[in-house]
Amino acid sequence: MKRRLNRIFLRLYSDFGPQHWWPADSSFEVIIGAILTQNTNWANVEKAIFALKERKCLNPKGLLRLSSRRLGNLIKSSGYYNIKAERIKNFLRFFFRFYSADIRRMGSQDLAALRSQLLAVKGVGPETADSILLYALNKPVFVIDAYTKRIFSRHRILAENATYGQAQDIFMGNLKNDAKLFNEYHALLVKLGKDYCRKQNPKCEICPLNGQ
DNA sequence: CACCAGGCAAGTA
DNA sequence: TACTTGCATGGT
Repeated sequence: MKRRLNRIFLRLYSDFGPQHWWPADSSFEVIIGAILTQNTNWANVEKAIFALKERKCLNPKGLLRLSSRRLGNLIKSSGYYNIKAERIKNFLRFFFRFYSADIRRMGSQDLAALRSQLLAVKGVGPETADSILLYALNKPVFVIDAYTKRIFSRHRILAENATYGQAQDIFMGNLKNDAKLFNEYHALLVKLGKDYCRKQNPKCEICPLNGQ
């Protein structure tokens, strides 16, 4: 399995090249983007992020002083905007209370403890928590998403009903514990998912992973 | 028109 | 524990 997972990575990397994740100007922006992109096309998230930047609100204090109503209006393009406004507020309260809105303090917390804390924030589930750990804080945590499960179940590496933790264990138990590797691998899987492994019209017959 | 997108929580049985 | 449903905009 170690060989297979590494071979798949190298194949994706040589076909698609570096994906340059996560596109953002700051770690804080990554965190907000991680909430905004829940079950949503990234293009719609970019519009919301642009709206927040335009208002100079894309910082902890700036978001905190917006009403949920107003925040919701600014992020409307990302969908589920009422819920996401509350989720951002929930994260902000946590971020100020435990870390004084300081990314470096948060990053110096024990990894397992921090993951538990993030999961305790209402609106932050496993994928969002792990995206924050990996892409905002550069922690070696493998992010699992719908594409990852679909790709690896179609290629018979994961069971179709595999849980988040089971999928994560396959990767983290068989790859070098390296944030840079996990960063690129997950981003490449999203790229593969978008182009070849969609729910409908999957181009399975020309998938670069066939025969890997 | 239908379907999907870098999920999550709450409700039901 | 294992499903199901609501949340919602914008692109294909």
